[in-house]
Amino acid sequence: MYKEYKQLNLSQTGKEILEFWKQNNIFEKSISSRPANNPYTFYEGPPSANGMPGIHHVMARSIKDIFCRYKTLKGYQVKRKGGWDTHGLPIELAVEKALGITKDDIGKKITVKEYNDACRKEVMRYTDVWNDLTEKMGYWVDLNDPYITYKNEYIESLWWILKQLYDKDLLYKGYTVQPYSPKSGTGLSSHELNQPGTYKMVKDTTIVAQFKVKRDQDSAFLFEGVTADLFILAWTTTPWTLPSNCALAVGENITYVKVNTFNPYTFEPICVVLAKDLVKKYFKAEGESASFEDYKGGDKVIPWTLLAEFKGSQLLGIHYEQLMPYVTNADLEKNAFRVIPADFVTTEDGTGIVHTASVFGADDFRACKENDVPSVMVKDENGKEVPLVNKQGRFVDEVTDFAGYYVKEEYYSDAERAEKDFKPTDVLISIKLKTENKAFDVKKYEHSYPHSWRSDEPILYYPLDSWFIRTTAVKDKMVALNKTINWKPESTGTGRFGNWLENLVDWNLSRSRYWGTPLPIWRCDYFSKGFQREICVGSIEELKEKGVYFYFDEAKAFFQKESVEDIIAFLEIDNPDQTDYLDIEEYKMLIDKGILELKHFIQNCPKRDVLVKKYSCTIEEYFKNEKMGMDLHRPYVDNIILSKEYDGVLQYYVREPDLIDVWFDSGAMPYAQWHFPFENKEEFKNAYPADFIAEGVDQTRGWFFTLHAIAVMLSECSDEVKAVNEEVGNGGVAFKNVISNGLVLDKNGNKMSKRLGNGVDPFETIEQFGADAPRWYMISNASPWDNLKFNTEGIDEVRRKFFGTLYNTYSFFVLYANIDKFSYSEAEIEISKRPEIDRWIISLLNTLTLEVDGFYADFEPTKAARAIQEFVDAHFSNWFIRLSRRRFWRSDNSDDKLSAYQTLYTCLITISKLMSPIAPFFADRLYNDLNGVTGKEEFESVHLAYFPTYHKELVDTDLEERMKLAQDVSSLVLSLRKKIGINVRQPLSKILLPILDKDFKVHVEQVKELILSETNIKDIEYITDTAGFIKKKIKPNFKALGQKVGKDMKAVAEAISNFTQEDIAELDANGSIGVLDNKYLIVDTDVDIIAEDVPGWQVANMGKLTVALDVTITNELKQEGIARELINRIQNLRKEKGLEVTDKINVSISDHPYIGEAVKNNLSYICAEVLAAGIVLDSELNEGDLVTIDENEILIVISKI
RNA sequence: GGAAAUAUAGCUCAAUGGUCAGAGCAGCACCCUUAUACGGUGUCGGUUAAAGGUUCAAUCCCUUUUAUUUCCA
Repeated sequence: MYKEYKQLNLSQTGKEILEFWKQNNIFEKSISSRPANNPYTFYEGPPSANGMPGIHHVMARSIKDIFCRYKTLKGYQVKRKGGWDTHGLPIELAVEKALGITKDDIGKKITVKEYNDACRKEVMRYTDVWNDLTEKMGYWVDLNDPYITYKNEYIESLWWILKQLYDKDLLYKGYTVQPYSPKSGTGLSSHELNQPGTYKMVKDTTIVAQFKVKRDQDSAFLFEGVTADLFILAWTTTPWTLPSNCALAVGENITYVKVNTFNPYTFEPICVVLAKDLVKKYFKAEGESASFEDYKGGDKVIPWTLLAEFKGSQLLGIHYEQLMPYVTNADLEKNAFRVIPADFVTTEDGTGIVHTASVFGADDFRACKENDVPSVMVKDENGKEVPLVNKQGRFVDEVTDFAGYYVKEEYYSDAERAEKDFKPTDVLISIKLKTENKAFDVKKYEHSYPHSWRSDEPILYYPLDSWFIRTTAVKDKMVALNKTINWKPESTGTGRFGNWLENLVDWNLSRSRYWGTPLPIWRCDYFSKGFQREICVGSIEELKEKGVYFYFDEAKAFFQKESVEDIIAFLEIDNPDQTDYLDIEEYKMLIDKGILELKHFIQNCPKRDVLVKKYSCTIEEYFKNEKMGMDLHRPYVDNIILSKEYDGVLQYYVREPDLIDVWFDSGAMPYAQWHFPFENKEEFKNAYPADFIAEGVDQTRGWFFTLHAIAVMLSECSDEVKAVNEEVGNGGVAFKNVISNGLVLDKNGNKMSKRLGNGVDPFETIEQFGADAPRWYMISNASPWDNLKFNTEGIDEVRRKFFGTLYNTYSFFVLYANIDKFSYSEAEIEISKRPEIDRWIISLLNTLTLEVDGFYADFEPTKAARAIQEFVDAHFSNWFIRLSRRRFWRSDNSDDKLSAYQTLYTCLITISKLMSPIAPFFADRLYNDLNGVTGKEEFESVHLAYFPTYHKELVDTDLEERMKLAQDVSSLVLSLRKKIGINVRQPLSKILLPILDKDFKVHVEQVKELILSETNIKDIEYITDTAGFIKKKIKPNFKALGQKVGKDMKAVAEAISNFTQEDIAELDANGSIGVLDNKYLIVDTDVDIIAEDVPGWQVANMGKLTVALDVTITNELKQEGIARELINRIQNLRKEKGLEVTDKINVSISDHPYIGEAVKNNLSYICAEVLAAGIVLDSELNEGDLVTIDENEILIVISKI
């Protein structure tokens, strides 16, 4: 017996199927049942488990799940290793919030160890919730053995990768301009800059400076008609950056002008260049007409006159004299102090020309780099290049006039600022420039400027050390390989991602945080030349071998406690000199201040060897002593020092304190998830590269990028990876196909956010609807890469329309299959021997199979879902089953009935497979409810079955066409019935079909019976136009005509539309007719001719199809109509009284003249329809149910026999 | 500021270089059904965001603009 259900309950179904999967390990079997040598690789982008999952995760994971399940159906072994992203800022911030601390407190109020322990706990906080969702939504991913990015093994793989890059010089330390707080001596992250209260209004001294143009070939055109010195004007709100000026930036499309005037401070005649739009800002209108000859220094109105205008692009390359020539060199003279283009230049403020100091602005830095402009730098005592402002925020000595001056007023103490003669540096610079004829305009200007939220003083944009990955070195390969990746949608790959690759800059890897993968680089700064100053550690083994754990705190405590003499003795210094004492003294002082760094401690200590020896142990010993496992995180790794012998002397290396960007963690997952290359080399090879990945479009420059970048770089610089690539035939990508899905918005198109409270709880949704309906809704509603406006009503619609319909088709099948004990045990009836309608639905089913297969293969799940939905609803349920119902009622066991069962069953089981990737629960229920009874297939679950095979030979397009014809004719007839008000129960004698081509009649004849029964018509007649009374309509076929007549289309179309019935007849007869005085010969393929009307008949048209209906109702037809009405009433009563469809009945009805005769004349028909043994016409009947037929009331009594 | 996507009926989405731009939902009216208010028939609803251009012909191709969203500065 097939299972019967009272009603569709997707939520319940979901729970039961979930339990079934668990009990029977269906997921495991879906992998183990597929051959290992036929892998399909999917990479799970690791979610971070420190936040609750939202409904958008259901979307993203449904997409992943669909293709994994699909590929399983296609026979691939699809392993899906889960993963967790466990490092990074969000976790640190969550911990800081929970503990009520800030980043500054780490290492003070709380130790790094305690802090990182808290992070480790925090990061897996919602794991259970995530696992629960994963399970409930039916996302199959291996949660038992996930990769976790904070594990030692994972980090070791990262280190290995970094070493590969390092060895090929793709990892380097360089500069980047970052917000920097001189007082706290640290950089600020962009997140810190986004804290409220950071931006404050301040009044700064601003200068429009005059940059004197050098006269040479490039600038010659500018000097035309110029008699005075020629200057370019540039504005700055940070005068202290002027000594570092190295370029002037213009907008290439901005219009600039040349103006003759006088300097307002020196009164010298000058000619200046600035943006045309800003002229009125600096020059008074009355000055334009003022006389140059009459001008005297100090006059309020300064004369000026416009000389010429030109585009920014013309100014490019022009050299000017350095404004404040404190520091220069040959390189600067040649390549700096010139005009460069920049896209950030506007004419909103200033002069439309931007003073550019490469080291003090991120935009400046980038613009200078792009244009190969060197920076104005000096060498410090270590020979290292540093900017003109030091880390305390003071000018260096080379800036002689201002050496040691703080660049920002706020950095001075209050006392200093209160002194009478105190002047801010910006003002001093202004004064100097004014006297040198270099300042055009000096003003106070109020604007908002970021402040450090720690110390409340203005920040500097300052170049800081950072570690970079030289991604630019492999840019071309990354661009080229990107073109081999199949992006869905394509535009994300070519546009968003492609453009990003085209403008690639080196990857800034450094993060000054605590909870993350430590940068495995140890440095020794002791010698400056001729010495290998860095060690990049590529494995734990290497670390243990070269490194020792140094008990820094204990050593400090010792130095603190003991006297200098004792320490000298401890260090076994036999003949201490004065510096040794001083060094130890300094240590003690620095320890007191709490600022002694390990680096300094080790590298400057006399007799370092002794110190290290006495206060260190092997790494293994350390962790053993601590009674804990090895941990590569801070703070442990910070206290590991490496040593290497050089010329017989041991040198010590201290780790660079940076962590690496968490994106590197996830981008390295193809390797690190397997602990490659230390373990699992086979697993890695079998799962590289990914065939398919999917994440949100916001990952384009995140995970998608880091995966790609790391893969391409390793394909260049790792022999192991190269070998694998060669073996698996990979050009160097990490993934071959990628879907970047859009966002899930609320139903009004707003972003879901906690603040607005418009988020949708995935658990509630699944509890209410099960997982299938939301999944189907999200997939079928819009393509994954479009944003989805999530509306719960939409889920309900999907439930009713799609799942409801499908459920009903199953219920229908079960209702009769259980009665007839159909279990598919009979031999298969050959398809060719089945009736027209069976062959038709089988044909469509095969077409559908092919289509859906193609859509899945093409990563178009939406099209797949829509095709399935359309098939189920329009064809399967509302045509095939609707028209086949009577075949199941028949009591005999004919071949026709068997054929109907077999066909229906095949459709259902096939649908269950086709839909299973998207709606895994319902599909499995459907499959097992059917297959569990018939045992036709040996699979326990639809997810272990194989994708249906497409049988080309079963597709009959002719048949599909004529069934379409039947549907259209039926639709037209029903439409006509509606129009004239004759309902379907009233039989009518015939319809009339005009024949327009030869095949038409043959086609209709084959589906004639279906049309007749569907529309309750007795016969179809055909007429040809030879009868002459069909009115025809002719329409031009524009596509065909377009090529032929071109520009004359309008006239030709007009002529054709004006054809008379005779013209049409002539065209029909001759096959052609001339138009526009026979300029063109119109043949029958140039036009569409339809029969528009049959005079005297009720006529309806649809495209080329025309149907005429005979509305005459004879007495006989009327009686049959009454009989049908009666049948309908009796059937309703049967249902009302809860009779089974197989119950036989006796019927008595009151003898009414209107009804009686109709009953007598159609007695056997009525009895057969309602399963009545007989019908008694009883004029005495005074009880029973009152029914109305055509306003005649009668009583009916039915009784079960 | 840059890049990308989207814009079609009240809502969610289709379609096409060709002359009636379609479905579904929602609303209204009627109808059918021993699988099911599932559906059917009709009705209501559109300057295909705006403006230009290419073309015999543009909702579709091109340009500009506007709006929304995302990513990056």
